[in-house]
Amino acid sequence: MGESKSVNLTKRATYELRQRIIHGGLPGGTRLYEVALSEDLQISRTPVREAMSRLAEEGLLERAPGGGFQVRGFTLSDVTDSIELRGVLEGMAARLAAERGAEAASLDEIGVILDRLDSCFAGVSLDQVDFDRYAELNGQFHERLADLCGSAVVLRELERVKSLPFASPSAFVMGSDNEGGPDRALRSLIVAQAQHRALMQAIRRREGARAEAIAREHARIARGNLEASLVADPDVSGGMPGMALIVR
Amino acid sequence: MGESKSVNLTKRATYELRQRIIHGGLPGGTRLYEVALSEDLQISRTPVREAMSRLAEEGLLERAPGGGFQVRGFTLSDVTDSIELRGVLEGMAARLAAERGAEAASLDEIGVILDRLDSCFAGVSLDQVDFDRYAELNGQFHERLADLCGSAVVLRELERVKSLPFASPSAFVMGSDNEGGPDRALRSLIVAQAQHRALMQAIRRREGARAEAIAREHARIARGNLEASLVADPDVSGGMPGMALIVR
DNA sequence: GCGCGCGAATATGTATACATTGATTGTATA
DNA sequence: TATACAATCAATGTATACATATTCGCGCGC
Repeated sequence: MGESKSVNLTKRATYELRQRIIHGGLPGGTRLYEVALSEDLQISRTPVREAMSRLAEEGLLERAPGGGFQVRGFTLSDVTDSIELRGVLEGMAARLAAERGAEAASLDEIGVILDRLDSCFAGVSLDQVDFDRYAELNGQFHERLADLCGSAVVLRELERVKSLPFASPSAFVMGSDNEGGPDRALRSLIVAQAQHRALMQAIRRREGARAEAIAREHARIARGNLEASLVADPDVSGGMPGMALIVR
Repeated sequence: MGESKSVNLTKRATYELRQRIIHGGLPGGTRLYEVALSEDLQISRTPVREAMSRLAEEGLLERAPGGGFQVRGFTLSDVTDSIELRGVLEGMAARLAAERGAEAASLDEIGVILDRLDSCFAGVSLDQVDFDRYAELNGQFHERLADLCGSAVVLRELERVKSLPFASPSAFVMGSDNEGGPDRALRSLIVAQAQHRALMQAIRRREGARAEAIAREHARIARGNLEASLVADPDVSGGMPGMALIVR
């Protein structure tokens, strides 16, 4: 690796800080001191400050009373609420897409993604499911879905919520070893994909209320997967993305 | 007035910039140059930068590609979408409050606010309606409503959307001279207050779906008032809060 | 024993000089 | 005339010295 001098120091500091926060190096509630961080990162205060400011925009930090920043802490309720919130926003996007009508070209593109998603798990044995590829394509699907509504305002807020690691659509697309039942992961993929198809059908048919309801229920799969992984590993420290952010 | 040396320069710069943006001194899309702004405000680059960063968090600025900031521009669609988005989020808050149950004390407090709202326009002639007091109390009502759901995540995002001047709940509580019909303003107040009461009833009765639907429809009054004021003043330059933010 | 205030330590806030980057324009050459 | 390259300029990025504010502890007075 070495020192990647190619990018500027603000980006380096932002990346490094984000990593530490997400992976638990800086637990929720931790106060960040500019000087200490500067010395630690070997970067002057100015870019460090800038980085903290950006991470506050991102929602990982919050401004402390009386100046400075601290790591934002999330309770388990915050995590489930964030997932529910994503569902509500994706529901709004889906409803608007249905009500206002989506372009055929965009719908076709999403259809291609859905076919590829099928190929990740259809007709293969459990241990051959390509979870990584599924997560990638699933992310693409949700991105295109948000685009469909044609509203920059909705898109922006949705991006914002999804930027929280545990609220991302693919956060709890888990490998087959991380959960309760033996093939629970596979079954949740099958259900999710059925919802993807139903959602697109509803949008094509201009059934706004149905599209909204499906999008919401779809997000609740993530909530269910979260709860299942908590049963398997109650101290929450597991490898799930962003679980290190959880306090209490 | 003079120079209020009491607060720090970042806050001064933030306030001054926000004022200029909201009142149209800096139209949407305007690129903000640190040096020029510094000289103009007589404040060094550092606090100006900090101010821009905060206004970006607030949603009034956006980071320009390749560094720097520019004033965020809103189309008329963005405005209506923002109002709709507020409705969706308030709907979520209302639904969660109904489903999870709200504390009696909080419900009582809101009841007091509702009674006060009545006194702003009940039994007085049109030109005696206290629109300012109504707007203030209406803001309080919507704030308490958001609190009711008990979710910090939802509360936070709702605050964020409401911070856009034209998306605030009281943005289009207009005086009796600003709109189409003669007593349209009064009638919209009566309808809005009826929705306030119905919304609280739904929450008390744990009718989540109803509460959500009412909250959404309630936000659409603001949209209707916006459209009415556009009929009266199509070039959008009118005194409505934040209308100067609109481009095109 | 408790509260108040003062002062030192330590934090962030501010100004500014200097570095770097990226765009633009002008010029030389094919 | 078109293209490529280099110089210049104007913007943001970075470091750092200094200013101010906040906090915490200690001592004094009540």
